[in-house]
Amino acid sequence: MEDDEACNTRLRLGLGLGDYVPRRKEHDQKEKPVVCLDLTFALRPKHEAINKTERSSFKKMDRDEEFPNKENNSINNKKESGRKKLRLTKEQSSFLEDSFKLHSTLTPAQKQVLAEQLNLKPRQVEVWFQNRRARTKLKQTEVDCEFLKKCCESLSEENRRLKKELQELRSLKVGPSPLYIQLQKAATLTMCPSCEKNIKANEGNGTEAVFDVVRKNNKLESGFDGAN
DNA sequence: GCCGTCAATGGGTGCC
DNA sequence: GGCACCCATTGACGGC
Repeated sequence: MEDDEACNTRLRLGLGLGDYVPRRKEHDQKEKPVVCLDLTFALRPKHEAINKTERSSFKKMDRDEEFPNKENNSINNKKESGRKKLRLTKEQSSFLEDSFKLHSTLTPAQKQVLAEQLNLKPRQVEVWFQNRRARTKLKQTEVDCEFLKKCCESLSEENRRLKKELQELRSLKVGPSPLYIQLQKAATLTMCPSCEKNIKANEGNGTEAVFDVVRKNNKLESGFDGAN
């Protein structure tokens, strides 16, 4: 059991995994935690200059801090005190947001520094970043979905237009529409006269040639006869 | 009372 | 095997 002062302090800070901090009290609090955005160390590229041992130690710190003793695991917490909702303060959220804008993932060292600066547990910082990434992804999915929806609408419209165009072309070919008749006349005028002329000329030339041969033969025959 | 938000949990997976 | 990460889900909370 904690005394009133300790309770008030905890409420003022609004911190601690599983600690119950009413939202209104958090937002109404007069004393805001002062944080400075010094992430030169914290925001190193992921895994840069951090070996496995270092990572392991940070991870171990997380777990040790989260579960100081074996009995204090999440299940027992739930059973004993119930799961309480923690709300981060505006300052904590905006600080984490700024960090996220710089790097969407954290190294264990960055996590540790952020946690210290915000007076949070490293695990809480880690969870916040995980949830933040999930939110970003969801938002991007929504944007992609909207874009694809517009593409779909555009293609549907194009499809409708092309179908209509195709239908019009088919009706031109099959049906005796005024336009179709006009096109037929135009085709006759441009093609038929020259074709007919050519055909008659060819026919004439052929007949004349045959007559020439006959006449020549007759001449030869009469001349031969006459010479004899 | 319902619904949306968000911190937190637990399981699965890939990497070293 | 340990770790970090992703993902689906849970549960607390506030707004309406």
